[in-house]
Amino acid sequence: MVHTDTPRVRFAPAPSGWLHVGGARTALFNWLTARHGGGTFVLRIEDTDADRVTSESARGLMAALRFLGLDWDEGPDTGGPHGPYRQSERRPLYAAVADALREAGHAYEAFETPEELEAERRLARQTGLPPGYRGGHRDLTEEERAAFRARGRAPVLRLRTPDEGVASFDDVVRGRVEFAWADVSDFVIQRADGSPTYLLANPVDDLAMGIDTIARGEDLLSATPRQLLVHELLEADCLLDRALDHAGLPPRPSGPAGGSAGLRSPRFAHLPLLVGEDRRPLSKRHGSVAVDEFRRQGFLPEVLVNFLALCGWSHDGVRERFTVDELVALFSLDRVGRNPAYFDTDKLRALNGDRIRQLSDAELAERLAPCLAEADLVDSPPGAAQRRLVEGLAPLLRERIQTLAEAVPLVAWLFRETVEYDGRAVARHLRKGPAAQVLRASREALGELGEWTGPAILAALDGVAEGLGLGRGKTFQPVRVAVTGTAVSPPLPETLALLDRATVLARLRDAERLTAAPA
RNA sequence: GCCCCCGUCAUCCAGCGGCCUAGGAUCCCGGCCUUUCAAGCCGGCAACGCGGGUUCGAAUCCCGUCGGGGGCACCA
Repeated sequence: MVHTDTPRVRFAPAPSGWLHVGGARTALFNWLTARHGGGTFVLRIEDTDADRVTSESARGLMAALRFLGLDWDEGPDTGGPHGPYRQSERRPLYAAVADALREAGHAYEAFETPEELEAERRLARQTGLPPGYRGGHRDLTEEERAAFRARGRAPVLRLRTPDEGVASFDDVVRGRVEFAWADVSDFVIQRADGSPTYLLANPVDDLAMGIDTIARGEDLLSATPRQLLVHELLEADCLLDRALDHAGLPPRPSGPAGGSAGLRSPRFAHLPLLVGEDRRPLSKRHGSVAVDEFRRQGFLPEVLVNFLALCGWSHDGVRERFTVDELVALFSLDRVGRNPAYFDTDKLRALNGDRIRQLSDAELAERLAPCLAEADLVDSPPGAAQRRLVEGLAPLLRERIQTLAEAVPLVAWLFRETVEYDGRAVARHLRKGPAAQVLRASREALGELGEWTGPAILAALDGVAEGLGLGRGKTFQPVRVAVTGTAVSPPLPETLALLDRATVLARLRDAERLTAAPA
């Protein structure tokens, strides 16, 4: 082993403006690996494709990572000793590497147009041949290249792959994996416009930045041999070191292995794919897939982290509630499983509800406030009176919500001037039975009440029930519908105590007309 | 078509040759509690894809088979 004593890991997303939960899981596993080993977590933006926007679109991505608490030690905004951390700013390096690879004969110019290649692939598919590049321009002569150029064709650079032998590596989660080189066709490392492809930029930067562990999706498993090949070529003759120097970029971190020779390829851990309930890879069809959507729905970041950790990793198969600190302490990539991980939103909700029940009133109120503000129920930030109200609501809400957003319909009536009556609730609880008497008696009892507190209100309503010879159900429901407009609310007496008495009495009186209305 | 990966309750995870009449969680179904809704507590349902081996003994190892997924881009 020639790895450094503390891990250097990275999360290297293509910028897309938002963070997919799958990406978040990948980021988390890398982050946990870094934090567990007291190492360094690097954020690198892979924006080699000119068609995509850069600075702007990385913003949402970074905001989502921050929301989850996945902080990075080196990155586009924070900087660091091995930057820049945006591939679009490292073009000279890739160009230097590409040149060197070509000069050394490892890469060659290929002049086929995308259309020609597409036609070739179609043909291959029809004939049942593998669709990869057939190596048509592998050995063009200088004259042939000049001829293509003269016709105005710009070449891509392809890397020559071995014709025989096997590429093998030890994957942290899958064990030994082997590929026959004969099945790996020459691949493009530089586009016709001079930009590098992922297959070049990614391994170049991993080496240049001294990354020693790479956790990534299983979809990249079969790209690994090609990246290992690049690693190998970069190490040979100090090709990468010279290119870094040539591009004016900082030299790569030196491991404790010092001058000892040998390949310093990072170790790979290919994570099982995240799938939806239909067992297909998670996509937009499955509903929410963006971290930010889960944030808006009222999922707590520490719960998302806990849940995401469970997507592929397990500690002992029994315990599954972990704080972030516990995850940092216990996490290990070799406890990652090989089966697809089902992104089970039911389970996520259950975990979230559990966590909410652990929060103190003040903590829950704190978390609730932004959510209520987003629903326009309170100001952002809430005023002192609103804070008190939300904190008073916290204990009543705690056992009734799985996500913060679920609190909104439960308490909206407390914050609004007018009551919105639910037709079904009115029909069931106001139009039927002795609702009229109940409302009138309640209004009188509550009006005479000495103190406006939950217990006092409860006693008063019980008095009403007794006086009319009714059970609590028959009395509380009409009152509930009258005041809240719905048949479902947090416990009545305690909630009424949070509203001012005049409002409650007014609503009771207003509702009386509903009891008289014809069916 | 070729290559690679995967296969335990409905679902995820545990299991790494005997501790398994297979454990935990989510979902679902009962019951208790109850002012609605929840929460809580108690109980329940339910799995080693299939076929061959190896072994005294297999969910665990090997082979095959079937099934699922990923990849084979001038996308990452």
